[in-house]
Amino acid sequence: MNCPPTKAAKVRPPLQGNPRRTRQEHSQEIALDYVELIAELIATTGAARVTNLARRLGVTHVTVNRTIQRLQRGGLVNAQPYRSILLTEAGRKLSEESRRRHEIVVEFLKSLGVPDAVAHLDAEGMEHHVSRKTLSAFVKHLERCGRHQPPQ
Amino acid sequence: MNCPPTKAAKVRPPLQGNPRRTRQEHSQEIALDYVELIAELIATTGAARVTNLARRLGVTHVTVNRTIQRLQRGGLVNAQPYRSILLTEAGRKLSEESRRRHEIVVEFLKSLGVPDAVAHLDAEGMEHHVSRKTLSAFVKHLERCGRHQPPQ
DNA sequence: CCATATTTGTAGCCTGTGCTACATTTTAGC
DNA sequence: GCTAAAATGTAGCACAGGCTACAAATATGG
Repeated sequence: MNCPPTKAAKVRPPLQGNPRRTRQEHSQEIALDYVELIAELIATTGAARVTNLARRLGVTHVTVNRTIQRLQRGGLVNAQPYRSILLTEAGRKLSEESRRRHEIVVEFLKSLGVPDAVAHLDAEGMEHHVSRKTLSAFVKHLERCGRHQPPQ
Repeated sequence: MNCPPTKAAKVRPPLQGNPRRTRQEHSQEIALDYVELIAELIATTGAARVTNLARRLGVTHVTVNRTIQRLQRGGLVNAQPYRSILLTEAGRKLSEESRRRHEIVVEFLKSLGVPDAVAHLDAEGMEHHVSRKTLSAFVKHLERCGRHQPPQ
């Protein structure tokens, strides 16, 4: 494997700048949404089927299928044809972190007086962009303010 | 089945479910990042050049180029080869909304005790997922807690 | 137990974002 | 003014996420 002259892979510069770029983050967000939902479906209905996921995610079963394949390559799920999708240990762990984070964000928003439905919707988008530090600031705020104070 | 099997465009069902799906949102987020940055570069340096954008976004100039083409198709920017990129009226408007939103989120996070650097970083990811209602809850919180310098 | 409905899988297309490699145009220096 | 460097543009590849159309497996109801 001495580098064939063809390409040489050109050492890429550290790629500093805004780390949020790198499309990869987007697919990681999607992965989290999937494992979170798979865990939920298993918990509530006993199984995570492709069609269920598709309906819940608002995409076709084809999209789900391919994403599941990717997650399997990444070692997050364990899927066999025509069977319910299972989470690996890694997937389960990830789903729990994700769920915890999700719930904190929801609670936090509600504590600000954001209506339930909106809180859930926004949390879904925000949760993947909340750093550890910000998350703990949310927790601290929740502790300070006791619980959720209704709007008005 | 006299329906001509060829194409028929099949009326797509409403595609309810989680509206956050629909990959399109992702490219919309990127569009906002671009117009926001273009506005900033014009404001601070007088011009928005491809290379500048690329450096700031942490991607290659090629990626910037193609995205700019897409934004131009969408009527947000006005670009001529080898010239500085200009915002259209629509682009300017969008960039201002985006900036305002961004600043509110940053101020809000800071008011919770999140360190400046983290606040900026997280805001960049979060800002695209904060609904109007949540945003106004942020504003209300800022007002309640004093340190509000409303980003006009 | 078989016919049909539902679910799941596969093929193939499009778009968007990322890249490298290379071509072209501007800009700077001499 | 001309040459070299920098900036910009173009071609073409890879991958992810979206889709429709169609095929195959599984479930369900006579």
